[in-house]
Amino acid sequence: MTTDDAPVRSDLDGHLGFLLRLAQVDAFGRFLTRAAMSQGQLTEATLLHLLRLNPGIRQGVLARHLRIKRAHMTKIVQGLDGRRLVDLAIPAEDRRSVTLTLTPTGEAALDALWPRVLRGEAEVPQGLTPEESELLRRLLQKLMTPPGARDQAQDDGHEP
Amino acid sequence: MTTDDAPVRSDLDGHLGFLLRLAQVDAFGRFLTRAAMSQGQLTEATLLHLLRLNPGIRQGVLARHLRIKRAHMTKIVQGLDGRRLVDLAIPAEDRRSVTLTLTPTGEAALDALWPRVLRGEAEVPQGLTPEESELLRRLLQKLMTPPGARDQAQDDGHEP
DNA sequence: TATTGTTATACTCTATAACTATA
DNA sequence: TATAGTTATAGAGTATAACAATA
Repeated sequence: MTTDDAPVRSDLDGHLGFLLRLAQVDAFGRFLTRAAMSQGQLTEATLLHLLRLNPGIRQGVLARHLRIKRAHMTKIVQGLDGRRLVDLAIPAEDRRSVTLTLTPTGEAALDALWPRVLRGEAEVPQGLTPEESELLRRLLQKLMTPPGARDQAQDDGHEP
Repeated sequence: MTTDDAPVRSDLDGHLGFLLRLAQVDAFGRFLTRAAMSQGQLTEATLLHLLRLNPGIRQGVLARHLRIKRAHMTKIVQGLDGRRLVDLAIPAEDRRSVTLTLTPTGEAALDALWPRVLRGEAEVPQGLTPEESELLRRLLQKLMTPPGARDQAQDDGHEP
């Protein structure tokens, strides 16, 4: 009954990029199964969580932080706004931008979702000791491009 | 000119799942930029590479190995077949299955693509020493669900 | 001129489910 | 009954590019 599969000759796990991707897909699947939520719900929960920590943050700042494209962020925010989970405001200092704040409804939605996120999260370090898990965290953080060095590759690149 | 961004209060990098995802997206972007290829080309190159290592492999086995859904794999294979990069065959032992083999055209395509993949791959361990990179590889491998333990969560779940 | 956000399009990948043909 | 692959549809995310309002 187990799909044990013929062995596959592969050198891909010798490549950090492939391995990183496979491990992420693998862990992500475990996460969502355990949390019993869809990818969309997770994105939403994450956004609400960060809004609680950063009330009044600009949506573009949030997008860059989460590596979400601006165009996509617009649609996500429209969805949250349509369900009255966030309040939008246009700050006087820069009237091009949009700032976001949780509504009480948004707070409640977050309170309902976040425990499931934590449950899914607990499933991720499967097979690792706490020490290994911590070490992995440190290495991944070191792998990430520091904010500030990250600009052009992220969005746009206009040439009219 | 650098989008240096207001700092974002966040505890997400304390969660291995989030961090894994962000690091993967980050590294993947660097990979694709350096390799100068699209995500689709990378998927294709990876498939062709594994076909060279495993001539005559069944497409479903390949799909599970790469965490690609069966339905999606069908479309990818149709694309490769349409461009004559692979040959499809139905083995007598199990006439439900489809086995794949590289054509000479497929070999040539792989030879053209693979060096770019390696160039992208070299960009991934940015900021890590070779020792840290190797350690990260070992931890990620340990994090992955071993083949054999991975079945139901991967596909289907029928209840007619 | 550059930046913030919006709109729109196309493509990739995921998630399901129903279907066929084999086993 | 279960498995391998196919088809079809919906949702999520990416990649682009053009646009308006503002800086």
